[in-house]
Amino acid sequence: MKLTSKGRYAVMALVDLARFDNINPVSLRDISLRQGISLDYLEQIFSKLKKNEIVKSIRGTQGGYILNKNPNDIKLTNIFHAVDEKIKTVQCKKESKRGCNGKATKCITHNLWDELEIHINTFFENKSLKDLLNNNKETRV
Amino acid sequence: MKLTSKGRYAVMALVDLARFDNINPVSLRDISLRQGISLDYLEQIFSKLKKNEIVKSIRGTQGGYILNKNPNDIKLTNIFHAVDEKIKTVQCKKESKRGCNGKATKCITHNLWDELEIHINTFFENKSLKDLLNNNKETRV
DNA sequence: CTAAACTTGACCATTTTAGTCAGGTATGTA
DNA sequence: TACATACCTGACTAAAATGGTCAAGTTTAG
Repeated sequence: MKLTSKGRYAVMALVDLARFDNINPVSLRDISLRQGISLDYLEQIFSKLKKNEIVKSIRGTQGGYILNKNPNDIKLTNIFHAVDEKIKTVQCKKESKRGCNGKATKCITHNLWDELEIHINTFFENKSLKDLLNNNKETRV
Repeated sequence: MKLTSKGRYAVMALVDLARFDNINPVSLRDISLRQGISLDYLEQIFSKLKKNEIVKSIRGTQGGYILNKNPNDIKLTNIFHAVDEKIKTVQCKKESKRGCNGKATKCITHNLWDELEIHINTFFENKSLKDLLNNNKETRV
């Protein structure tokens, strides 16, 4: 299973970006300061988000990034996929043509992980950036 | 998020064990051969399963392990917990007294991970070893 | 008494993670 | 046109996690 802080940072950064209503580009430097994420790391992440057409970049002074779609159309699945977070559960060995235990059969637990994967993916497919904007304002501890 | 092959091996081994109907102890050597898991690694795993009272051990020749509970009462949550697989999603930094971004607030995505965690845990709390026995026989690829 | 099987703990190679660093290139503004 | 700002790219790396191995036992059935 892979779901690490790269995915979390991507979501945090996009929520931050979405707050600025898609009008003025937001610089990574600003996001870095507000969210406490290293600038260099953000650049890696946004490079991928751009390749996947989730954001657009505007170069030069006063440049930055803006969303490339409506927050309602950006599902969390899309974001994780973009930054290479596979919502894959445990892999049963290199599952090419053969089964996952080397034999020609699926391992006992194979179906279980398939089910789990579907369960989690469903969760993320039903969450959009818009949902996060509405429900998850920063809250006092 | 932590859900690796240690957890998967634990489940595989227990399903294997459960097949023998709780009557004759099953040696780790047999499980190792049938499931293709290293014997030494199995020993680490079963040591933890025993501490958590999921299995009982019987020493000496003809010894081995047997289940300590009814398969219906062994939920996957219990198994993962035993082998230290935290069904925890991304951690928002060391979340002691302070918020997850160093400030006194929760980070934007905090609630999201909480929700996900509940979502996944629910899945595992509703699955028992018995369910796996019924539904997940080895199947041809 | 001895072989089979459990028990414990140290150790380790490889991979992944979470970044840093260094050098670019593009462009709005003065 | 200079220059600061911001994007862009790729190489590199320290630390942690993973998935084990290895060694040296102890216990007990037969």
